Amino acid sequence: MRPAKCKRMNEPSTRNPTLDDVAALASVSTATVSRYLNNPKVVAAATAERIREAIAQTGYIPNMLAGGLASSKSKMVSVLIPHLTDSIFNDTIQTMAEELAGAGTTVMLGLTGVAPERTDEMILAAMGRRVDAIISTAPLGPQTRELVERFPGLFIQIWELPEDPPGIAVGFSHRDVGRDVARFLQTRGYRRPLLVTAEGTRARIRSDGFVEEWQALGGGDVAQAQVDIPSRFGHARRIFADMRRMAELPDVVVCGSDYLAQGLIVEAQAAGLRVPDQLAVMGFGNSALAGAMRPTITTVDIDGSRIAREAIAAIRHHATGAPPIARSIDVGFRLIERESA
Amino acid sequence: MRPAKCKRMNEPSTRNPTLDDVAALASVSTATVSRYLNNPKVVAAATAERIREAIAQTGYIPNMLAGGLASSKSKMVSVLIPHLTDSIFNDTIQTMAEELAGAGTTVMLGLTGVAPERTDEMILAAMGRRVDAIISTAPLGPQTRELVERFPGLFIQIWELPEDPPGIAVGFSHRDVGRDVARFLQTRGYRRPLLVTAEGTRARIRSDGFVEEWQALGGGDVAQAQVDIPSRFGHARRIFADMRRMAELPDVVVCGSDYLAQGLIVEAQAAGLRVPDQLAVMGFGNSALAGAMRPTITTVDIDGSRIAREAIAAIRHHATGAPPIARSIDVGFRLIERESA
DNA sequence: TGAGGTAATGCAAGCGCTATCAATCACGAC
DNA sequence: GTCGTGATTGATAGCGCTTGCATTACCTCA
Repeated sequence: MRPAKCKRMNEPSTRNPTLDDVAALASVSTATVSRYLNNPKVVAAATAERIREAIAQTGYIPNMLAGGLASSKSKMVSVLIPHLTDSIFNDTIQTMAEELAGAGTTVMLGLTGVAPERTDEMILAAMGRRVDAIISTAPLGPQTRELVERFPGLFIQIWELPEDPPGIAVGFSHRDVGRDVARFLQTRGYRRPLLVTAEGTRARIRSDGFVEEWQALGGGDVAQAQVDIPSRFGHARRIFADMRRMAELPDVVVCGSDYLAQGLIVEAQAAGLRVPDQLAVMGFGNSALAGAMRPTITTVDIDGSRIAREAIAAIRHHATGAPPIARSIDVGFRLIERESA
Repeated sequence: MRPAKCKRMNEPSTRNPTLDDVAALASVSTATVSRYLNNPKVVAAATAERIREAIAQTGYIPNMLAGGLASSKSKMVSVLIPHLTDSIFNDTIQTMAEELAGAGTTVMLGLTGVAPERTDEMILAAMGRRVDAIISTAPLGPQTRELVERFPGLFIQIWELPEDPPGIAVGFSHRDVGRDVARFLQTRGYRRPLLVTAEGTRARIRSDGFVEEWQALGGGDVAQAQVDIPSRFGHARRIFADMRRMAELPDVVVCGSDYLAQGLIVEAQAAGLRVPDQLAVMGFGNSALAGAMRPTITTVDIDGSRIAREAIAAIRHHATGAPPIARSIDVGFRLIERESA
């Protein structure tokens, strides 16, 4: 299985060139080449030049598995999200992958789906690869939490701010989102809201916040409907049909995602309802379509890129060995008033 | 830096448990534990049981960096796509990540953006991590190709079928898509098409195929417009504005993506045009919104999941050491007639 | 009873790199 | 001249795992 070594051949063998090859060619020790690679400024200019040439000539590509093993730093980061298609987290991941790539770090993708045991599997896989950080959108059950406690790297929970996160958290308060939306809609004069949310901890917290504030402000009962995860266009048709069977039609539908909101708007319009006059619709996430549709969708904007950048800053900070600056970073949110509500 | 060893302590030290710890606890050699982990059926049942217990007791998590170094199999696959947000490739990646996770393989995400040199960087990063396969949507320039030629794993180009791929290709013929769309639209009686495409090799090939067939069938000139990558809702507004300034309005707009098509439909409707009577619109990709909007969007469906599954099958096959079955796997496409054209 | 298998395990040499420690060298200062 | 000082570099012991080969135990069949 192992390719035979051919130490004294001048011809480059089929085998991948290693540090030794480069070192030999540049007439230095492997240690120096390693130093050149990881911290160029400690090697003398002339030496660096020779090494550079040797690398070019051999076509050497560092073996990061070996490097990672020796240094116990893998330069990998695991990102855990439930799914990828039309996901609200895509901006975060996009920014994460882009910014980290500049620093030679790679993103490992972990799709946890809806089953919580998948999350554990993905965390195990990440720990097995000795990633420098795990960045997760998954709410942690007790078992997962125990696992995370043993993770030697930095654990970052994103898109929410739990009371007592293992590691650190970068996100915003879903309860506050719910509250702000409730206040906003009441100010606008709506009276009969329908909350359509996907199952899931975060959506639940938003709903709770909404109901709490709605009633505190003197609003009445709040109707609620559930959709499956992930919340997609397709669900809108069913929700709308169910809605028409309600004793009293809601005057505003608060959706768990812009996609759902858009689907509902389309259904409502197809049924001859004017949006927002006869039925208002509110989204969540401020996806690209929210601002481009007619009517434009009133929604809540989350700066997903900023979440990524804060997370990366935390990783960098952690890498220096310094104690974390904050356990919880609130990036806030913005209610965007547009036409649909 | 290295944590001190504490070989004869009974208490689990702070250090991560290793194979040695497990082996010692189970009173077997490390080799046997390794075998148990990688190929359980070669170890005796009783031994396996002891090992299982030892693993549970120590909380051992295999170090895949070490394993990968020793076996030169990293159980990682690099997936290269231009970007993530509203990407047409998301289904492919989703399926890829899900199916591979079941086999203990992890997806490394590489966002190549639009600059071709980023592709080289990402391939280098992948090779440095000794990934088992690189799966790329990026068209290869000569320099990249040279790099790929040195990649010892399997290189899979997806979402297109180049003449002479390095490694193998899983995709479909973009030229045929263009041709079929041209034929379809002519049959439907459209006469003045406008092609709106993002820059990029694949879009160009589709356009060329369209024009070729359109004119072969006796159609006249074909108007064309460009949008930036990635093609997004936002572009629709500008395209529509430009369109209205044309001497003669097109009767059908062929878009490079469903997102763009949707944006255009919204603009057209807002301007009082009936779709498809006064302006027909055709999309590409059959994204979730294409079937959910009103009017529903006529588009071309690509089975992104199937591309992923075929790619994975190829990787598995490659892993057995057998020579590839086919250099090129055509998953085809399907023109979906709906309401918008 | 012993030769010939087969199944299960152990031994130990790496995989390619990093990091510690020590060695070397040039250069002024004393 | 000698010695401290800082800048470079070399030698080398691992990092934790896999795997070819050797070994042992236990059968089967002549």
